[in-house]
Order: sequence, then structure tokens, then C-alpha cells
Amino acid sequence: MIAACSAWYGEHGRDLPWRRAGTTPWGVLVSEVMSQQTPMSRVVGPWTAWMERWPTPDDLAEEEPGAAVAAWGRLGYPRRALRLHACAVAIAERFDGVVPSTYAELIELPGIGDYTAAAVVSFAFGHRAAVLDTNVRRVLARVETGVANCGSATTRADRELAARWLPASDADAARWAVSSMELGALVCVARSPLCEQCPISGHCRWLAAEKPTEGAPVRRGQAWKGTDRQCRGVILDLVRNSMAGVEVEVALDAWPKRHQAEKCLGSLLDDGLIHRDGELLRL
DNA sequence: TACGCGTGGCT
DNA sequence: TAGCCAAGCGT
Repeated sequence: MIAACSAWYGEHGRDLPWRRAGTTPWGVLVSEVMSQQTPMSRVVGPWTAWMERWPTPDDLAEEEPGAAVAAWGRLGYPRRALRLHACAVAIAERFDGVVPSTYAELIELPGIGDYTAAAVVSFAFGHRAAVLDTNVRRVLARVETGVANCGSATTRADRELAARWLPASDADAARWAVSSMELGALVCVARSPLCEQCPISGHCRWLAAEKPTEGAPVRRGQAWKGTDRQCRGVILDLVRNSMAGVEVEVALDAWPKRHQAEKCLGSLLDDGLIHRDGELLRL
């Protein structure tokens, strides 16, 4: 089944820029952080510009964090930009500017969690690691558990399942990681999966059971309208788009609820996403 | 474990 | 249209 998935990937895998020969571990790391909760199609442009501007961790570490936030643009979850900058600083200071190759070292870096550490180990260095993202969790939920979807959070059961599926050798494990993720991204998608195109459909318990929708864990949707997240997004977008800086009053007036705007501006300042210089706000 | 954290495309 | 969903992380 793993070989079938690998063969499918060889034919249908996307030609993403960070998959091309010659991409550095830093390039892989940046692509993974940018891809956290963000569709790949939106990452290609910002990643290309980012790597041209900051081709090594040292290059980014020498910059102000605000430059990273600005370059992040509208990728979303802008604290990732701040953490990626902090990650570059940590690599410069603790690893002499060389991206470490082990999970234990990577997991200690800012913005690098279980998934991203494993992804860098696997994609950048070709070593064995359980790369468990939402795509792989969904594929395993259907093929092995026989339910329609995985839950929104990674559970211990997910990790145990992924560990059982992980091939023994470095090369096979790395190939399984990239191909199973790609399968989840292109074929075994959350809504309306393309089972007729799936290379492992013959082994899928969910398909064999005629795709039951019962019994799968519930994914809770995120509220958006009127939330602090939306408010922060409005204020940050204002500051991001102003070279000269934004008056505090102007920023607060961009949101209908004054109290909430004040709270959110405060949190943006606390996070370090925005800086205050007198009455002016800048990145 | 559960929650807060952006943004935009798709159905 | 209003949700659903997307290569998660930190607390």
C-alpha cells in the first residue's frame, strides 16, 4: 500500500518550488512554517520572495522583526512571522547559522512544533520521522480506522497509528511522509474525496464500508465575525499598509467597538506585531 | 485537552 | 449565503 502511494506520488505529486533539487533546509523550514494552516497555493509567492530576500537564517536574523511581519503579507496568523524571525535568530546564535537536522534540536526552536520538526527532518534531511499533519491523519482515519474524518486536534491514538505505518528505513519513511500528505491534499480531501482516483482505495476500510458518516469525531468550526481575531486583523492590516505609520486614533476607529479595539491593539503591541512610537503605530 | 490565533477560496 | 476547510503552534 505504501509502494502504491509512492508510485502515485511520482506521477501526480505537485512541482512545488521547495520540492525542487537544491532547496536548502532553511528553504524547507520556511515553507513548512508558512504552510501551517495555510493552503499551499497561497504560499508559493511569499516563499519565493522571502527566500530571495533572506536566503539563509543569518540574513533574516540580522533584520528587524517588523520586516518579517511586513513580508508575511496576508498569509494569516502573523505571529508565525515573528516566530520565524525568532527561529532564525536562534539558529544563528545556537547553531552557528546551520539548520539543525534532528527532531530534538528542531522542536526547541520558536514556531517549530511536532509536525514542523518532523517535516524538516523528513523533507530537508531525508531521515525517518512521523510526519503527522491533518492530511495524514485524515488518510489514516479513513484507510485504517474506517471513519469519514479525523478530529481537529491530534490525539495519542493518531500518533500511535502513524507510528505503526511509518516504514523502517529513512528513504521509505521520507517517501511515505511526502506521498501520504500529498494524497490527503489532492485525493483524500475532507469534502468530496476522489476515491476513484485513489491508489490505495482497495485497502480503505471507510470505502469498503460504503463511506459511513457516523462515528467520526466532530470538527468544531472557528467563529470569525466580531471576534478579537477579526479585529486584530483589521488593525494590523491598517498598520501593515502604511509606510508612514498609523495614528492610534485612526487604528481604533477602524473597528466599531471601541473597547474591543483597545483590547486588541493592546494585545498586538504585547505580541510585538505592532510598535508604538508616540501616537504613531508601526510594524 | 481545549482554546485563541488570520485569511481567502470553495461549495 | 454561510459555513467549512487549509502541510499547526503555544499556552
